[in-house]
Amino acid sequence: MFNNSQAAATTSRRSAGERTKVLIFEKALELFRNKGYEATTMRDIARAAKVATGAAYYYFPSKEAIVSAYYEQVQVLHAAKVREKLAGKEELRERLASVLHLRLEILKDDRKFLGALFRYTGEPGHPLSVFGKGTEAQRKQSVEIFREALGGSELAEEWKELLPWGLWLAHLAMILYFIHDESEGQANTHKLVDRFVEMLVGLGEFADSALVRPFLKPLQGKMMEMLREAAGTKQA
Amino acid sequence: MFNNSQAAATTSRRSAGERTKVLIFEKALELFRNKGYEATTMRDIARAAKVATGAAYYYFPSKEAIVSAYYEQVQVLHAAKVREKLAGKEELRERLASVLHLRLEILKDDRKFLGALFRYTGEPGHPLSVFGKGTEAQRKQSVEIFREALGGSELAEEWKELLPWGLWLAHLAMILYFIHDESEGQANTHKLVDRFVEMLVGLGEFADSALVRPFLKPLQGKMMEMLREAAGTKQA
DNA sequence: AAGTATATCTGAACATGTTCATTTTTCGCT
DNA sequence: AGCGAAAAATGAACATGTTCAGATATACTT
Repeated sequence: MFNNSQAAATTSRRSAGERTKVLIFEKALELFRNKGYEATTMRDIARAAKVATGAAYYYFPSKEAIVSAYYEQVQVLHAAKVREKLAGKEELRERLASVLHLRLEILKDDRKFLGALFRYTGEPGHPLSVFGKGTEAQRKQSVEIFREALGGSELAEEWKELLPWGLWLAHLAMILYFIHDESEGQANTHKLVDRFVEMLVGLGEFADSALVRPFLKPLQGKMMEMLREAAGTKQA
Repeated sequence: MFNNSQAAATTSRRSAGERTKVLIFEKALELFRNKGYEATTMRDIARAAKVATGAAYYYFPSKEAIVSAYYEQVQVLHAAKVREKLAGKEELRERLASVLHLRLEILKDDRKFLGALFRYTGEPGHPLSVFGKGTEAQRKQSVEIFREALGGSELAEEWKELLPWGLWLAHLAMILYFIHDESEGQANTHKLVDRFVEMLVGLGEFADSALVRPFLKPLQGKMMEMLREAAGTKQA
């Protein structure tokens, strides 16, 4: 997949193949952005990159795989931006909000084809299913970012495991909302993110207050059990 | 779409077209169940119903539309079963649980092709998008069932509007989980439903207790605002 | 019964994602 | 420079969802 840096350094340029792959990828995104995902044909993409139709399939196993590769790139970019932005911040509310807003920032021009990511959500066997085996690595990576965002917050051990996963799920929901959001600059989604984070933090503080903790215990148990079950990958 | 009952009574049988439509529909479901959605071809369906390929398109605008029609049928069946089952019951926990378990009951043999329902979740413009304009009627109908399930519970006015919609959303999540659930008889999904309902009812009682209500007020405000925003169909 | 409009149905043609046998290019090696 | 294997690329062929111009059947009117 990647050249080792040694080779890259000596030849001082990507291999021919790598260059074509990038070209196809970029032309594809350009077309997706301009005409939308559906309206863009694999033949269009190939033509734009000046290769034969089949060449695209030499580098990407399917049309959706291009969007998937795009999203992987988003992930990397996001991780970098998050690390940079969170460096100085301590406040949980701010940290969480940053992570989510940054994600939206990166996706802002690509709502037209983001929907392709969700196409196989309901088909566990498909290699591109959001919840499937085939996307496990990406998913883990994404969850990691949220774990980092939670950072130094003091949380019960159990929540430390579940919350990042829950946030990842919430982030999926956010993207879905984002796709449907026709407000100027998707302001509504950004507002929703702020509300959500405030609510979450408020909920945390509330649950932590000495006054209600005893009453909350049994409820929390049920909730935890439910989430743990839902989060589990495989069950008998 | 429907014969008026007068005509049906006098002719004592469905029109030829109606019969073909039903035949195509049933053969399609049979094939979906046996071979899965992807593996079933429109040509397969037509052949099984002994008509030409184009005939299927005379009755259903697309392959997914068949699944959509199936789900509409599920809705009707579910509404009937719910009304029957809830007749005697008063307890909220039991009512909610019944509604959800009944839905699963109806879907139990059809996990193989339920995924097709979610295919256009991320494409607002598509006529079959779960959150789109084209499915609004079905959505409303489904939300109605949950409103009925909530029945006589005393709820704040605002929750009366939002909760049924939230339950509909939860029910979508349930189906997604159900599709991925490989446990015997999808026992895990049923367990999850019970936990969820218990949690919900517990949460309600908790929020209602005189002790915590004052502390909860501001939180509830934020939450409500968030949900109301999220539930809104169109925004500037 | 004949005529006409409407409903139903046909099957070839089309568009597009995908596969694959084959050809061309690249690149390290001698 | 020349060779051979691996990589890259080709474009025709295929599968399948979908469309459509036309054929056939049904039902209603006179």
